[in-house]
Amino acid sequence: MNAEELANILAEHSLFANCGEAELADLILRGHFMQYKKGDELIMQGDPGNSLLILLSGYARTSMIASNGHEIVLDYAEAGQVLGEIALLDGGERTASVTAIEPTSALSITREAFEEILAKHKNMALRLLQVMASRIRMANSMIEGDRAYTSGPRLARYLLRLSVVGAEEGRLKLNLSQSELGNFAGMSREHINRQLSTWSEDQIVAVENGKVRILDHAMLSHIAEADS
Amino acid sequence: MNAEELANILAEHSLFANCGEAELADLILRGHFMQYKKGDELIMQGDPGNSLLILLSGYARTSMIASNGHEIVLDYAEAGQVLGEIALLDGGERTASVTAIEPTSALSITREAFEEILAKHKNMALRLLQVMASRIRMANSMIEGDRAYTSGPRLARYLLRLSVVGAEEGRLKLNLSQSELGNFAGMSREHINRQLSTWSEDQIVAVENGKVRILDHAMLSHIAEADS
DNA sequence: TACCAAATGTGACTAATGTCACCAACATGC
DNA sequence: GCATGTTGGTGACATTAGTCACATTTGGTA
Repeated sequence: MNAEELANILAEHSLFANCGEAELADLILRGHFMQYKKGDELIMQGDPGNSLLILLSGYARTSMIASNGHEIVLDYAEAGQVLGEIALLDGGERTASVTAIEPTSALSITREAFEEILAKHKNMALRLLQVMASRIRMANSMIEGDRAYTSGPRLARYLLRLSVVGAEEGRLKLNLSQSELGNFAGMSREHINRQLSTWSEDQIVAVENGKVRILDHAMLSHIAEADS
Repeated sequence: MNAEELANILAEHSLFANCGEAELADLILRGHFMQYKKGDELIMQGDPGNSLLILLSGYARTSMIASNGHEIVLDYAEAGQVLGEIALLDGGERTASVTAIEPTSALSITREAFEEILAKHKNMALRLLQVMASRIRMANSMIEGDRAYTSGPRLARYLLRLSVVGAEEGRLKLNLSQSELGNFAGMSREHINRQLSTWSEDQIVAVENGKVRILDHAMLSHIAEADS
């Protein structure tokens, strides 16, 4: 893959959309192109964090294993997203793993390169601050959901979060197994199954060969806000 | 309060400890000094976020009200902490309120001033990035706690989080009512009460005139890591 | 195609924790 | 010093969702 192709991919996505050419060029020059198969770990929990990744293609799951063995899925990342910036910034261990859930490529940037780029291109820091602000918002909203809502509204929220914005027939961005949905929404696989069955009867979602499709987006949003 | 006093207060605390004099001077010059009584709201959920606060003295509670009325306490802030940076950065609404829980003073900085300072002092952005990284870590660890642990270990974690680092006799930084502890740890007041009673019998904590004191720090840490 | 592993569906049971309904203790202000 | 509001203590009960134990289906591949 050459520099021009990389520049195109980067420019397509949010964070780098309004980067100047010089910034893009620097990123590409200083970054390493990485490729991963489905199931590969791009970042491993517990490792020292000396690099940052920019996802170029594919999807990856950010998850942590709690000390009692529970797997908690924090997010699913798509092309254009920055990964692993926290440990890079504060010098601590990686708190979560990132796993490719399909063939994936990324640009890897070392701390030295990152610091140089940051110093050279002032807007970069501001953009990164904004990315992190939105991460904190997302995390707070997960906490809110976990604390204040019962499983129904919570699952509704996570389904909505996975739903494609253009809402082409209510399909989800990712095809998650029920166990994985459980790890994402914080409920047991069995409970996910029962909830989906109920909603299926009520025509709120459809479950076809394991794939969830949202039929009644409005109703699901309503459930997501429910008092109980 | 004059500039020199402000500079001293700022310099005492984490984020600004290694600020140059020029940076401190700019902050003070461009900031507004604010004072609040106990119970005043420094930041109100839902407002547009056009300023950032640096707490100079006192303690404040960051909390959000979920749409079903639940109050969720996200953090307690002390002098030196930056507040309200998220909405300032991404231009969105404030997602949480910040309330003084004792008489409190703060430096308020507008977006324009903040952007100027950021542009002028490069290290500022990096420091802020680090602050935000640690916020994300904290939020992730709350999610982990909520998801993976039962109420016992969770309460233990929150008590430890409130415990003074120098551990002078295990006193807590703040004297929270049991309801407030509940909002912080995500459990009902009654359940907090029962849990504290049990631990009190086992000499893990002492409850004296409503104030919690940690007697057996090691045991509490052990509970905080427990499997169930 | 036949097999195996993984994913799904479902009933019965259990554990954890919230809710409700009190009463007691304490502090505060008049 | 009394009235009142807030906080703390505790029992009984309801509810939610997890766990366990299977049967069933699906999908991939030898």
